[in-house]
Amino acid sequence: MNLADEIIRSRYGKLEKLLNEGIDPFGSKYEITSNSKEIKDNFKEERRVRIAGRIISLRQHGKACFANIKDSKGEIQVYAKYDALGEKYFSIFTMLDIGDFIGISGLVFKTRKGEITVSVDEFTFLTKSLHPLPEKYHGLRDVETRYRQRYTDLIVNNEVTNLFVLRSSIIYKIREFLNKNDFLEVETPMMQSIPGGASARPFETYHNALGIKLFLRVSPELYLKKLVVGGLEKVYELNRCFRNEGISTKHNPEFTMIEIYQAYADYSDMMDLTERIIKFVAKEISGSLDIDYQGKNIKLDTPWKRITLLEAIKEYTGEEIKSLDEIKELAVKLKIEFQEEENEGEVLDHIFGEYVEPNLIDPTFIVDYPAIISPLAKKKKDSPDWVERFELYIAGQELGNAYSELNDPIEQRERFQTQKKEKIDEDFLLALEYGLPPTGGLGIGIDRLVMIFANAHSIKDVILFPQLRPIEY
RNA sequence: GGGCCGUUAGCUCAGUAGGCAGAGCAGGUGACUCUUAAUCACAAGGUCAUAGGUUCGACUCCUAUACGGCCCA
Repeated sequence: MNLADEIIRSRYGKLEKLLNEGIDPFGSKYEITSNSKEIKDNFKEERRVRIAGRIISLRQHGKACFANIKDSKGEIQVYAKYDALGEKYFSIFTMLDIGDFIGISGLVFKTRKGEITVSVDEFTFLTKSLHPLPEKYHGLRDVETRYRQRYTDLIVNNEVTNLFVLRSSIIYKIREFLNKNDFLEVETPMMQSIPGGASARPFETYHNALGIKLFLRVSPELYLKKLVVGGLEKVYELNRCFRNEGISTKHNPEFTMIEIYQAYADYSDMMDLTERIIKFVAKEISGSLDIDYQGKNIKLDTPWKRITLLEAIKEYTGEEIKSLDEIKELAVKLKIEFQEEENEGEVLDHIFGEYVEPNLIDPTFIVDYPAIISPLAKKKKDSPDWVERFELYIAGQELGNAYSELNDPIEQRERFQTQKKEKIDEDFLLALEYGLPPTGGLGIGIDRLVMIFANAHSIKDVILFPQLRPIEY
């Protein structure tokens, strides 16, 4: 028998003993009156409290025993002694293992060393833990186990818990900002018969009753614009999207973004909105507009730089081009590889990714994109090869994408047709024919935003259960 | 998809020009009624990721595979 089995067998042994003592090792509801943090914040000697949590450390001392209990607010020490519990209950207390859940009723006091502690009068077994936890001092380091068994990561690595609390606050604050500004939160289909709104490979599924193929959404864009057609002038959806593409430190197959649409606005309004949202979140969660991210200092406070895509190319490659026709030539000169069938917009994007993107540390709006890679965006009045679109970059990463929405159904049909996509979304075109008011639309990557605020290197660190290849047991 | 790196006890990590597999924590037994990475004593715990190969002998060298990480596409 190996050691793991031995530890587990020993815990099953204790389970038996508890049952023999008439104690349910998997208890039920327990009324609490306080928690670890509140007890410390409002310290009062001899105050009676009831708390519950998981034992994360034990120090046995003969006829006394110290333990640390972890609950969602933090941890607190508890002190059990023979004199207070009597022989039977003290011996049951010493049967506790690290990992067990207990409920405790007792009086608050301070130890000689000054640590606020709960002296146990009574305790209730809530759940027996049958599996040993990772080591207390070094925690759980193995990244694979941390991702696969996030619950153990959360139990032993407090900074992981803090990170996901932070993630929740960021999302809460975004909602708060938008709701205060009269935006309506909506939900649109995740299963779509024609995947649209972004050029990404979708996941396919099948609906048995309807007998049709469906796709998990790559973007909620088309549905949200239909809602603006319907008169919902300011809408947003915090949405999970699914893209059947590679996995990297910046890509998870399912990821969270927010899309926001505002009628009668355009992309410059969306720039203002983007800046206001992110500054609001930064102030609310950290009180600062200065962020340290992976050794880089990011300044959110100064007005965010806005430069056109071609200006950015010029600034970082030193090469000036006047029209898209010169792009492939420039790519060859800059030794950027591309496929013959790729269009000028795609090639420009390669150059941008190589020369510009990594340098955009402070928030920067890259403005005006080629129409050929932006089929849903409104063309610029004076230059039909370009659209009113921007992307937001922070810390060398794309954080957001927005445009003045194309609301001309006739042009939209033509633009779809030049895309040579397999299927045109007639429902969407029909909606445009009813009339989409001039509208600004914006998408922000929530996972990447959280990465920046949490100083996380990999997107897997800000997703509770990142996608991994399943293991066979 | 390509390159590099990793996989040793439940956890965190050592290890050897190729020659009996090591520690701390956790777990077990005992001592201890204010400890806090508690302390002290004793005993236990291993398919060295998996499958092959080289060798008298492989955790160590080679090949393949699995899973993960980093970088690149």
